Amino acid sequence: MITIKDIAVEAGVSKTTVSRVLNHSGKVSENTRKRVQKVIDKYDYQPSESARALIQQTTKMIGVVIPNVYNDFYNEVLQGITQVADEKNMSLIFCNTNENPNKEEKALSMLKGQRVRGVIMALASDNPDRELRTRVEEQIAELNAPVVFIDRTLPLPNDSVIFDGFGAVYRATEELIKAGNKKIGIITGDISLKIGKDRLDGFLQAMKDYKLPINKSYIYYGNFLVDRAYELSSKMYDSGDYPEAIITSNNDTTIGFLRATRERSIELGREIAMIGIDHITILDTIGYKYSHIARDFVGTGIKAMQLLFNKIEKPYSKPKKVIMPFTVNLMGTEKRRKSKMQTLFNSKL
Amino acid sequence: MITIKDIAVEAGVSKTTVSRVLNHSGKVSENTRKRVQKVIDKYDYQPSESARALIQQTTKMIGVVIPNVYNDFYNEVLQGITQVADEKNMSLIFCNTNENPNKEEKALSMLKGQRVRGVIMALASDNPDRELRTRVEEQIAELNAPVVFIDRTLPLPNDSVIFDGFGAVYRATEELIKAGNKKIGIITGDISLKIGKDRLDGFLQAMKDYKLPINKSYIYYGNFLVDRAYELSSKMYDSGDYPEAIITSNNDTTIGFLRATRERSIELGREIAMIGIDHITILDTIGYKYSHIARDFVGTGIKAMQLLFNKIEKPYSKPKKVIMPFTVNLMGTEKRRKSKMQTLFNSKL
DNA sequence: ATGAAAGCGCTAACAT
DNA sequence: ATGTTAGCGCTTTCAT
Repeated sequence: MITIKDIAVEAGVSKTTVSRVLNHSGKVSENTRKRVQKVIDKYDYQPSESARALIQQTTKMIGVVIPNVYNDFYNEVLQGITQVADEKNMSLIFCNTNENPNKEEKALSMLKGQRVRGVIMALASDNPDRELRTRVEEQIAELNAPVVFIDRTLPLPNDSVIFDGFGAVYRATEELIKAGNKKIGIITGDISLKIGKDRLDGFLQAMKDYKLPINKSYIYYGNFLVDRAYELSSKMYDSGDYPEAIITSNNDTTIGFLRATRERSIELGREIAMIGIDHITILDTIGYKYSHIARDFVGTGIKAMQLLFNKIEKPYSKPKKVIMPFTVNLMGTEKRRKSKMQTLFNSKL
Repeated sequence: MITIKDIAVEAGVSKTTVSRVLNHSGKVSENTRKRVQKVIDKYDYQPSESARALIQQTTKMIGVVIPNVYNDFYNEVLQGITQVADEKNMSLIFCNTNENPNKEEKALSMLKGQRVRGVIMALASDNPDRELRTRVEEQIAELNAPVVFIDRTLPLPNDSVIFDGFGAVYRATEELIKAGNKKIGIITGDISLKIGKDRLDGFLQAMKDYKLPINKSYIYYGNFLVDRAYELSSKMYDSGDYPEAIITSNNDTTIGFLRATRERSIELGREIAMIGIDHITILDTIGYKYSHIARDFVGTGIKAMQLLFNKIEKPYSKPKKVIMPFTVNLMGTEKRRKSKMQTLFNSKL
């Protein structure tokens, strides 16, 4: 591999001068600058970032830790992250933890070894082991770089970009009530997580505020994943006793629910009303619409990066907790139409 | 940040000894090993990869260049890539080119600066500019690391993992013919790309082999993207003259086609037959099934990494071109049922 | 305006 | 079994 010395020799200058040309720093006569640049271009010379990192005691790398590449949420967040990284000329080290706390731990060690400037992190969902969680907290403290949490947080004074799950589900419940539904249920996320509990609480609070009875058997305890939501929905339908309206707690929950619903040829917006948390782009595109609360996934990634760079520049600034706004998109499935009319969801298997 | 020297001092040994403990190399007495390890653990010390890279003249980083994070294909490929990277203890530098050749160029420069060991690359689709393409070829040559192409290739002697688009579409056409369709059309990909041309050719060849007439107006020239496929499908339907059966050239093309089809409440598998290239997981999960040719996305990423590591270990091995197998999944939409029976696709808007 | 020299954190060759 | 030393490719004083 060609080095700065090779360039220097060929251009007939010192390494220092080449460095100055590379970094547009110090004084270089226009003449030598041109001569040096010509040699750089000739070999398409790129200085070693490792060597730079070593002498400058800092890198141009940001770590990105994500639990799952199949979920649109993280992909779109990643889109936002790459946008900002491009602008800032930063490289991203990508880690997929597959929702596995051990991989999360490995990822953080690796990122520490790489001396990343900062980390954007969406925690693995299942941190059942109190000890493992403490371990992650330790690692974050020892990383020597700011960490911004996305979606899921830890009780640490870090920046974070989160979603008002309570407010969103409260609002979803309200909309269902306004649309005339009284018997309302919810497929929850993992309620051992704050983001799961919050959403359930939003539902309970709205029901209370509107003085509607809560039927405990209409609360289906899920885990934010497709399979569990599918199972719960299937049992719900097969029991014969199901609510007039249901709330699904995130995109994967919605998918599991839709699967069970379609399998039984149950018509959304007629036989059962529904509002889901999260927008599912592809379903929307093909015209498979359902009422939902949407949050800005790409924007979440952008915001997280902004917080991160702010923290990198001002390490002692007060931690910020950004709550991303949501929008309500009513597409009709929040109601139950009386007549058997044409809908988007009559899927007679 | 704590360094090897700090560890050495605290453990009362030389840096060399610490290095030996870190790398399980050379001879260290059990006693000192323990003492040193204790200090390492105490500080959760991670050696600087930059410093290592510098002295060892090699990194543990693999570059991943992908044109689009919204497409399931790339996300699942990424899943495969991360799996292998984990096993091999390699880090991934992730670059999203957004189908933009300029970003592609920037990404390759950056990866060169990072001295990556190798690169997995899915080229940006639109390389209209002959000069830009030459530029990318130059950069690949100057990268000093093997590059494995995914899906799209360049006329270079590189390893690649590709898809038998010709065979897949040939097979799709055959299935449509066997199902009784005669007037068959196709929404193509970008036929200025080999992967686009191949798929069209597979269609033409099958039609020819089965001695069916090709109606040129049933060939819809797309670009592998949703919007264009939607436009083309819309015009196709609105013209009143559309084929009995249609082939969509990739997942995004399928999405655009489905959108137009659903908007018009046209029933797939009754009013029009269809086979799509690529499996769309989420549609399948919710029970929105259509006949398709599936390729193994995750496996593509795994295979690419295997080729890459093989090349890293044996730099002068002969370039391999792996053609991923495909499977045919007939779900019913390859036929046109005579009666208005219940199907998965009656979407009466 | 240019260069010489030191040094970043590590590893490896060479003592001892 | 352990340590000393040199040096990887850069940037940054400090001279000139």
